Order: sequence, then C-alpha cells, then structure tokens
Amino acid sequence: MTRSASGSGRAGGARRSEASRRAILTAAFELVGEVGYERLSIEGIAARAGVGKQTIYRWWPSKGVVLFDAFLAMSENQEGEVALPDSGDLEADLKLVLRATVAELADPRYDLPMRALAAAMLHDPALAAEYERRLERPLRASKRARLEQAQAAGQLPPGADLELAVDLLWAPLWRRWQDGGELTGAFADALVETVLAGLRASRRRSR
Amino acid sequence: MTRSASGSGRAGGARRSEASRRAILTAAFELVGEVGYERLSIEGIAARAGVGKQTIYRWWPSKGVVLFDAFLAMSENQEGEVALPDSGDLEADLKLVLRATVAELADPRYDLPMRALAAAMLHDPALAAEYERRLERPLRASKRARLEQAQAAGQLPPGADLELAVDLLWAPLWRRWQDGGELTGAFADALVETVLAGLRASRRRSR
Amino acid sequence: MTRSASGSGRAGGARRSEASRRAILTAAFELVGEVGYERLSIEGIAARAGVGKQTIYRWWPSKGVVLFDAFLAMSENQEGEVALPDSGDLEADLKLVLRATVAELADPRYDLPMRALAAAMLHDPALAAEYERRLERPLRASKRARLEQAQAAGQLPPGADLELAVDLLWAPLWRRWQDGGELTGAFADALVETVLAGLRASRRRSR
Amino acid sequence: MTRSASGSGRAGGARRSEASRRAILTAAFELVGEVGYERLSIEGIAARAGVGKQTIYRWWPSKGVVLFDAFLAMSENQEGEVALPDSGDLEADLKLVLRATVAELADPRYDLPMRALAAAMLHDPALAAEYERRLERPLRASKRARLEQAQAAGQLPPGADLELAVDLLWAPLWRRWQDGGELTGAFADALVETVLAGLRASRRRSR
DNA sequence: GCTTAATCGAGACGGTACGTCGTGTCTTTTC
DNA sequence: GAAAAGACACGACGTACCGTCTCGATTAAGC
Repeated sequence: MTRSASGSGRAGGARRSEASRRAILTAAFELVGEVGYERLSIEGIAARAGVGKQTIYRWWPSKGVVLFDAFLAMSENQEGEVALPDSGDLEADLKLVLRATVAELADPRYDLPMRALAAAMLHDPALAAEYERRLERPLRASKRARLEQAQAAGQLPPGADLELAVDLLWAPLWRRWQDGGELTGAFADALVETVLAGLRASRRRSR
Repeated sequence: MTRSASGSGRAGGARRSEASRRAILTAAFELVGEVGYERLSIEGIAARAGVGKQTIYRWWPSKGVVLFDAFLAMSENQEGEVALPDSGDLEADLKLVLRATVAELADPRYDLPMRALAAAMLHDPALAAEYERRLERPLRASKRARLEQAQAAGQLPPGADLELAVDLLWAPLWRRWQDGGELTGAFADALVETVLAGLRASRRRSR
Repeated sequence: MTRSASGSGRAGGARRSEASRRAILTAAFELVGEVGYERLSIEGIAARAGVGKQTIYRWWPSKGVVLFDAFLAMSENQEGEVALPDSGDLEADLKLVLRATVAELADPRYDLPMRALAAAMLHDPALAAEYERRLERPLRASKRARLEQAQAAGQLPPGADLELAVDLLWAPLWRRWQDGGELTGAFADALVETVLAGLRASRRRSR
Repeated sequence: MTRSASGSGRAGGARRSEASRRAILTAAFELVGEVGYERLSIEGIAARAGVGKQTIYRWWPSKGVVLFDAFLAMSENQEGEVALPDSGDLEADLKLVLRATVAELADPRYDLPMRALAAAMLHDPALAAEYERRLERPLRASKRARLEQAQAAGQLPPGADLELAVDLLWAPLWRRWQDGGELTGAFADALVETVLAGLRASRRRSR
C-alpha cells in the first residue's frame, strides 16, 4: 500500500520520515474514534499529527486508505499469521474464537474506527479489495485451515462445504454488530452449535 | 394585537409541497446511483430536483435520512406487509426467497443506492434505528412467521432457535454482497440446506 | 388618528391596518438603530412588528423607503412647515439653528438611523428624490425664506446668491458629521460668521 | 490595509499572490460600477476575478474594504502627494481645482463606485477612519498648504480659519453630488468667490 | 566535505459544498 | 380583501476541506 524504499538507483535526498508516518496513522485512528468517518478530514489528521498535508497526499491515495493503514498499525499482530486454537475439540475452539470476536466488536475503542473502515470500504471497492487481500483472506485461510483439520480428524463429514461454513459462523456476528443488535457470548455459542450440527448432517456436494 | 389561533393544529400559512418532496426523493435516488454516497450532495439533489436547498433542510435532518426516505419511496411495497410464500415445502420456499434476494442484490440499479444506505447507517445510529423500525423489523417478522409455521407443521423441532435461524439464513448473503464476493443461486441453495439441517438437528434450548 | 371605515366608495374587504403600519415603522426605526442599515432586513422588521412580510411588501417598494417613512413618522413635525426663528438678528438666528442641527446630529438616538437613511439614498436615486421632495425642499425653502427676509431688511446685499448661501451654511455640517469629524457649537458659530462675511462682501451676480 | 510581505519572520509556505490581488481589485471596481454597492457580492467578485472566495476572505475583512482598496488601486496617483497648483493667483487656482473636482464627480465611470465607497463608509466607521487616514488627510493637507501659502503672501488675513475654509470650499460640492443636485463650473466659481470674500473679511479668531 | 535532490512543515491557491439567512412571491386560513 | 403565517426558488453569506502548488529548511545519499 505504501511505496517501498528499496535500494534501487536513488540519486540522493531525504527518505520517508518514519516519525511522520506513525504520527499520521496515530492521529487518524484517534480522530476517527472521536468524530467518526464522515467528519474525519485530511486537514484534521495533518493538523493533529503536526504534519504538512502534502506528506499525507504523497504517501496515501485517499482518506480511506490512511484509515486502513492506521487500522493495521494499531493492530499489528493481525497482519501476521494467526492460527486458530486447536485443542482437538472443534466446538470448544470455535466458541472460544467467536466469543473473542464478540468481545472485540463490543470494545468501544474499536467500534467507531471499525464502522468507519466498513463505511470506507462500502464506497471504495479498491479499498475493499485491499482489505480482502491483506486482512480477510489470511484470516479466512486460518479459519478454513482449522475446519480442514477437523475434517481430516473425522469431526466433519468429507463433503461439508467449508467455505460456506466460514460464512455461516462469522457473518451473523458481523451483521448483528452492524445493525446494532444484541451481541452476546450465548449468541456465539448457539451459532457454533447450530452450524456444526448443520455441517455434520450435510449431504455430499461438489463446489 | 392578533388573537392567538384558536383550537387545534395550524394557524395558517402554506402547506408542504408534495411535488417538491417527490422531486427531491427521486433526484436523491438517481444521484446516489450515479455518483455514490460520498459524492452525493444536498446541493446536487436540490439542483437536480429544481428545488431550493432550504426545502431539503426544512424537512430532513441529514443526507442519510433523505437517502433513506428516497429508498422507501422507490420501493413502496416493502413497507407494507410482505408475507413469504408458503407452499408447505419450507426448503423450496426459502430457496425461492433467498434466490430472489440474491437477484435483487445483483441488480445494478439497486447496488449503489443500497451500499450508500448501508454506509449512511454505519455512521448514523439514529438512521440505523429508523431503518430497523421501518424496514428490518417487519421483514424479519415475516421471515420468522414462515419459520414458525414450519415449526407448527412439525418440519422444524420445537426447540429450534428461530431468531438465530433468520440470521443464519440471511446474514451470509448480506456479508458476501458487502464484501464484493461471489453471490449465486447455488450459494443460496447450499445455505438453505445447511441451515435447515442444522436446525433440524438442534438440541432443545431455551432462549 | 385612525379613522374608522368611512363612507367612501369602497366595495368591501378589509382596509389597510393602521396598527400594522405603525408597528412596522416603529420596528424599522428601532432595528436600524440597533443593527445598522446593512443588517436591517424586511424579515427582521416583520418579526419585530409581529406582522407578515407581505404586509410590508404590499405597501412599500423597498427597505429604504420603509426606513424613510419610519424616519418621517418618528419626526412628525419636520414634514409640516418649519419656519426658522426670526428675531431680526440674522447671525444670532443662524447660530441658534446651526447649533440645534449640531446637537441633533450628535444625538446617538438619531445618528445610526440617519446614517442608514443617507446610505439608502446613496444607492437609490428614487429614494433620494423622494427625500428631496418631502424633506429637503421644504426645509431648504424655509432656510431661504429667512435669508430673503434678511435681504429685504438690508442685512444682506441684494445680489447675494442665497441658494449658494444655504449650501455654504449647512453642507460643512453634514460633511463633518458623515466623516466622523469633530462637530461643535464653536464650529457652527465660525461657519455662520465667515459665510455671512462672504455674503455681505459679495459682488452683484446674476443667477 | 493588507499585510506586508517583507522579509521578517515567516517560517515557510507560499506567499500571497499578487496576480490574484490585482484581479480581485479590478473585478471589484468593475462590478461596483455595473451593479452598485448593494448588489456587489464577494461571490461575484471572486467569480469575475477567477479566484476562490477564501482568497478574498483571507486578506480583506469586508466588502467595503475590498472596495476601498480597489478604489486606491484604480487611482494610484491619489495616494502620493498631490500639490495644488500655485500660480500666485489663489482665486484662479481654486477655481481650477474645484472645476476639476466637479468634472470628476460628473464622470460616470467614477460616480457609482464613489457612491458605493461613500455608502460603505457610512456604515463602517473603521473604513471611514482608514479613508480619512489614507486619502482625506493628505488631500486636505495639500489644500491647506495652498491656503497657507496664500496667507503668507498676504492674500488672506492672518487670522483666517483655514480648516474652516477647506470645509467651506469642498463640502458644498460633495453635498450637491450626493443629493443629485446640479453641479456646474459656475457653481464652483461662485463658491470660490464667496468663500474667499468671507475669509478676507473675517475677524481674527483663535482655534 | 560538498553537492544534490527528495522530503518535510507550512500554508496560499482555485474550487465545491456546507448549513444559514434573507429576498420577493405565492398559498392557506382567519377575520 | 387585508392580514398573519409560513413554504417556496433563489442567491449570497462566511466556513471547512479538497487536492495542487509553491516556498525555505532539513537531511542523507553519491561524489
């Protein structure tokens, strides 16, 4: 997303300021948590970061992308590989993970920024694609890996549609969060139980 | 000097112009389909509707609410009672309805406006609540009614969590649409089959 | 003051409301003294007068004319005939009158409204003409009459240009007031003395 | 009135655009000549000058001040020292100058802008003060200087009130112009003759 | 060490849109 | 019919940001 500064034939001159980059991302994250996405402005970010506007325009193509980078920077760990826990008990593991997701979505420090990012993606397909590539896909892969592991261990029938399974497990959570509905651990538990029951009973199908 | 207006209601003065109201909603709906939510402006709506800006500000509190009303006006039928089909075959009925939903989400005439509305609700909880009250709740009620009917007919076990069932059936659809993922009739079918399997297998639970 | 509907040949319907007329003029005069001419608005006058805007538009062609009428109404006496004092001593009489003018111009209750009226006339020639006809001309006539009386009494030479004399006596006063310069009784006295000296010494001229 | 851009402590950043400044002043002067002061708008000036509104608001506090600067810029010479002619014959010199003033006031190219400026000063004392300081005072000084010269040469008595003299000579001209009265060379001549007669006959006085 | 050039803070610029206020007209209802 | 009330199309207000564009000042390579 940001330009690489690798060792190509660069004549001379100053390199990108890491201090400014971090100040911008921090300012963006804080501001969006205070005023929301609609009233987040490049000027506001620049002012709070103590940075010239051009420094933002030079390195980021849009407000949404700044926000996205800010999001990544504030949750460093998420970009690396995150394996789901594997205790051998699929149902227990999934409940654990879904309850953690519920807790994160309920955290007021993340609620506004995440809504902002969701809104940004709704009107910027390129940003949505970037999000898909850098956050959604790896996360989904690790979710899928855990299910495949269960399938290999015979806990899920060989014909179960695992892609669908991932959607069934997480989509209702996101939906409830977006709609402002009640989001509890009990809901997560019921979700896991019902979906697993469905998967276990599912007929073989091709995909 | 003048006596206060007697009795009920309105002392005098001009009434709200229905023509302007409709022109505004039409213009808003068209514009959002052309330029998206971020570049939709009150000024633009007013200009296209041939209306003064004040006429918009007088009757609507925000861009998002105009958009929401525009949405309602353009899909009048949705506010009234919409019962899901009931052929006696729950699975067939649900597949029919979900495939219809898929088709609607894929319709380019509704895609941009719906994304815009979704974005507007993401940064305006009041709007989200209004949407919940006027569109989501009635729709959800009719979905639930169909499931209860099936339950009464013995096609679903008495302990099945029908609220969860509604989320399981529709949330993955919305999620895929939002993320720009592939959204097909086959996906809808698989969704219905798996969820129904899960519900049928579900243990008795209290809610 | 307000005559009840008399027997003139009026077919039917309401007559002009004298109460509204007075309320409007009073409101206009007060408002212009509070906010000045630029920020005086028809809406503001109507609101303060407790009157519909149309009632103003129906009877007055412009803001300036309302102001002008307000001015007249607040200084009723000035429209009637106002004779300058004639004690027989021209110099003393003029000093008296000019000192009175100075006092009036210095009165803070009249300063802002008069500036407003002057400004209104600067950009509305029709208003200026109306002012000329209804206030300036009669006033000027009485000034001239006093000078002619003095001329007849031999206190001014027969060839003295009396039109010029009126300008010479009053214009410097208005000018100083407009420019915010110092405006004192002593100035008025010096003015009278010098102008009278000039007139007495003037050669015969035709006009 | 506008900030100096000299070499003192400016950190960095772009400097004021001289091209925009001139375009704005030119546009303001032209527009006020076309539509008058009341219908002169910042928006109109910006549009004609091809400039953003903010560029006007950044450097000028009000419409009146823009107009004033435009006035100065369009009559550059008037700010510098303008000595009145001194042929040795005071009466002839004054007649010359007053006739020139009459001609200028009659010039349609200047009439509307000058009325506009006069109106602006009537409702903005700060602007009036600025005008006094930058245009009126120097002009008045040179008028006074010419009279002092005449006094030194014995053409006016040592006790003559020269401040009053300046008012007596020019105020009637301005007054007639404002009121839309007839303004001719003959009037200027009569004015000079009568005032000079008055001054020559005036008693010694202190000021 | 000197040169050289990209980056930085700062902020002016031409613009678009904001949300408010006032204009002058029109409509509705009351007297 | 006139009046109070107030909606309407319109235009301007003064402000906030947009994204672009200079300005010096700073900074680190390559010579």
